Amino acid sequence: MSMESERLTVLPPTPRRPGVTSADVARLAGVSRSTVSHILNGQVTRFSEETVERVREAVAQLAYVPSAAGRSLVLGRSDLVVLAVPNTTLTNVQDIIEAIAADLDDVGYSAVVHFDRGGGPAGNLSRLRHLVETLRPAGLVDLGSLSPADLDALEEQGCPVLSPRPRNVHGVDEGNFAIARAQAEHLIERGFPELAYAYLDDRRDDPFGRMRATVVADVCAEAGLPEPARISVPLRAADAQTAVCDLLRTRGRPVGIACSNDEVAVAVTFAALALRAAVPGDVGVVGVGGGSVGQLVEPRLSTVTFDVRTSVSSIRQAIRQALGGSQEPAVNDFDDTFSVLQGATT
Amino acid sequence: MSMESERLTVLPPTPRRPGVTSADVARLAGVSRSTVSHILNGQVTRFSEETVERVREAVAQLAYVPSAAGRSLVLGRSDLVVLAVPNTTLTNVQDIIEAIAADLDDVGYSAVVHFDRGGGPAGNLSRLRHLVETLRPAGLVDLGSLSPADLDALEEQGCPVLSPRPRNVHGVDEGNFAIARAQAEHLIERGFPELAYAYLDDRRDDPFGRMRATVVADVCAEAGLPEPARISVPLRAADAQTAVCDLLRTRGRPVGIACSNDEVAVAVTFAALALRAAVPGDVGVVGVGGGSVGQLVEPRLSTVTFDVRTSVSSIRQAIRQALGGSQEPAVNDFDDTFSVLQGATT
DNA sequence: GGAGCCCGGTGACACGTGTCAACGGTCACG
DNA sequence: CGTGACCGTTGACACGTGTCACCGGGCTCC
Repeated sequence: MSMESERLTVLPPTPRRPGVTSADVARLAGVSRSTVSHILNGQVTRFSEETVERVREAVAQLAYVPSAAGRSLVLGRSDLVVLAVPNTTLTNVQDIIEAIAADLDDVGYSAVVHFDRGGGPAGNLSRLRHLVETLRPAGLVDLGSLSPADLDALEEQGCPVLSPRPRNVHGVDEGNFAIARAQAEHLIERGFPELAYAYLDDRRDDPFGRMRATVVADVCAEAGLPEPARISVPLRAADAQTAVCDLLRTRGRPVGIACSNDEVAVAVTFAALALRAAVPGDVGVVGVGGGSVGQLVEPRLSTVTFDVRTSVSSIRQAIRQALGGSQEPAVNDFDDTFSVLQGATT
Repeated sequence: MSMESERLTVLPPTPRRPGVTSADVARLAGVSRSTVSHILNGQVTRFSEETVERVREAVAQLAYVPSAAGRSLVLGRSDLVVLAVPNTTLTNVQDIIEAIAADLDDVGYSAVVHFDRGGGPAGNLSRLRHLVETLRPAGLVDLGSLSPADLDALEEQGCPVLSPRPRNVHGVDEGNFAIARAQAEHLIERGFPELAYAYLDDRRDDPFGRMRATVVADVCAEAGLPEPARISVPLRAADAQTAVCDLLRTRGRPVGIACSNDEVAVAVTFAALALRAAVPGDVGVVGVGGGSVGQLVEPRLSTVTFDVRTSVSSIRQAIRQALGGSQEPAVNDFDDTFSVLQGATT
């Protein structure tokens, strides 16, 4: 804490820029500063058309931009939204961040990214609390790194959580639920008498993967299949072969493997082929993503198509609703938008 | 402008949280508010050891966190850094953002992401200027979306640019220069009498790809090879085959294709194989990335290994230097860190 | 004709912080 | 003993904004 403060003050001596303020606008327009503030904040009907126009003119001429610091100080709330990003490689987080940032930008807010880092959940939560306390953001969007208890704590702190809370069993959100269920049901439908779930082996945590594995296990239980094995697959050919080999050694019958993403599915597929296993005879593989790479290789991957825009539509809708943008029709038909794209691996 | 302001005021009626201020700390510690401020800002030696301790104690007890709005207002500068992200899919932007955000976090700053969107360079620059004007950030980090003129304009506006300016020919930064040169030289070394450059066909712009294609052309000119063709490769098997077929039809001799990333390289490789071309006999393929997927498929991809941490190390170092963190030794040996990983496609 | 109301507009305050100038006290020095 | 320096501490100001309460004037309505 003390060290951090020290660093902050040992700043480069930035020259003080003048900066045009609302007082300048008022002076040029020949009105009081309060009038400028009122007009700029939508109280247009209370003033004469001519005054409004003069103020608008002055704003444009001076290229006036209100100071976020001044606004935040008096409102007790900034025009920032904190984006809590989990430490995972599972989905294409870049696209998600980009879509959300664009939405926020449309309604006049900016996104501050906060990445989940190592150091245990306590450390991360305290960093986040510090951020919320100092920035007083207009809201928080969680992409999966926070527990319901964490979210409650943040909201208690005065920071509304804009992302929808997961409502399904085990705290799995609709998107991950639909993906995992589609994977499992497809494999069962294709006749595999036993399933497995393949995680990405990575230094990062994988909350989505855990959720999905749970859902796959549930589907197996419903269908009377044995508890699915869980394997961790590194994205290196030799190591992936080892992992797949370990799984197949103890199995006498075909196994359908649901993978946490398409890269893992590619790794599993080519590992199985290198091990002289028949695909999809001995080993079935289904990925998730469906974007590109799995459909380029031979054999073509079976995968659950997964449109990022769909998966974040509920978040985006919540943002617009809370922060006041145009209402877009919600896309809630997850079972339809997450559909199976059959390739040559099942 | 007016609509934006209107939206901003139609906010949910957030209850005013009290919030512990430095005055509370001062009261509890039995000192003046100025004393608290001085101590929290590193003027420790000017006060008695006992006073410093009492203030520290009070800060901890009340969990006091200074208000960013108050700081920014009086300092004329916030503890935010704007991250300008180009509209590209070429590199793994997520990792870059994450690394930079972590560095900023270490020195007490937060990252505000600003994505390059459609609407022409003028629109993007004006959005960015607005952001800089209202947020008064401590700095700006450009990941490649801004021209030198844009950067100058922003700096003139009072926002220091933390990312290093490209210094090479054609405005190509060191990382992209080393990558493209390694690709071209490898293909020439492997005996291809003619080269080509394969872009990713995407709705997004691809500034890095253009830079690299230019470098490849330069290397060809140096070596006395003809001007390399440039093709745009969609990430769908059938379309990729069309693109590769068009390229090969007019060529009577082997062609070495440098690809803008590993996914494109996979697409080109499997497209060539589907067209009954010999790889690497008729067609050589080298990607860039070397992370995972190219090394999982059969045939294994030749690629230029590319460590994200290395590529952003110069940016990170610039951040630490400008914002005052611990100095890390720079990693400037690009020729070493961007090396060719030979697979079965060259 | 006076009370009340709507209209267009404004003065003053509060938000929380960093820092300049100044304070009283003690101590060394001439 | 007078004077200046230094130490530890503090009061006061400024930063730019949103908004409450208020004001004068013209109008309507009994």
